[in-house]
Amino acid sequence: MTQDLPPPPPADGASPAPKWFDRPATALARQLLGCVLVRQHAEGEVRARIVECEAYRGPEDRAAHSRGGLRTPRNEAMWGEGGRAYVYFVYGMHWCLNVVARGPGHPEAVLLRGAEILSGQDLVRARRRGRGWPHAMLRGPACLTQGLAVDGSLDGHPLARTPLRLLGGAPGPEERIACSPRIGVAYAGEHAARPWRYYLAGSPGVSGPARLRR
DNA sequence: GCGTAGATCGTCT
DNA sequence: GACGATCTACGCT
Repeated sequence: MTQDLPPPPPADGASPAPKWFDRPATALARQLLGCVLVRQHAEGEVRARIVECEAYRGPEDRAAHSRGGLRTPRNEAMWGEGGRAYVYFVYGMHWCLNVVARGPGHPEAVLLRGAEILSGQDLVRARRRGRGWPHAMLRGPACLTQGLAVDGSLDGHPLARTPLRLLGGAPGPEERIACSPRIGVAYAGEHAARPWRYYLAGSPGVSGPARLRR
């Protein structure tokens, strides 16, 4: 992939415009590494830096909820405007947070799998009931949503607006972007092997077995 | 460190 | 009625 990518927005700037999200989920996933999530709720504000995510492409991706062009009430947000949240419920107990990629009619999304807490650690600890190491409390997609208090009420929410915002950012100079096959999609046949999971190697916020964190 | 099993329910077939 | 973009605890190496 040598195509030119739009530059990430400034780390201290406002949220990216919808246009910034209008590109393949694989390209967007890499640029989301280092970006910052800002979650505001009654108890205060939490800021966390994205260190792991997975791209889910459109109808041709057998691991995606939009495989085969499937369009249901659950995945409706995937079909809408880029830069919104797609939040869904799995395994009868967990929520997962995605960033919608591309524009209306192209159901692609990026699953956020891991983050590092920048501020509001006490609020996250309270939500996670003390589970996890201080810098690993948002490790794993379900841990991330639990720690940031994200659930179905935020499905379709524009990430440029409070109470859940996305701010621009980028990996640090010493950080290495790595990729691997996606986790938990073994059922997807040949698509399961696509290296569409991106992460910052060595970050404590990266999930999965040790060999997939290096 | 690694592998396995159980929890638990919305969604789709 | 089957299964899932997961997590945790537990036992074994």
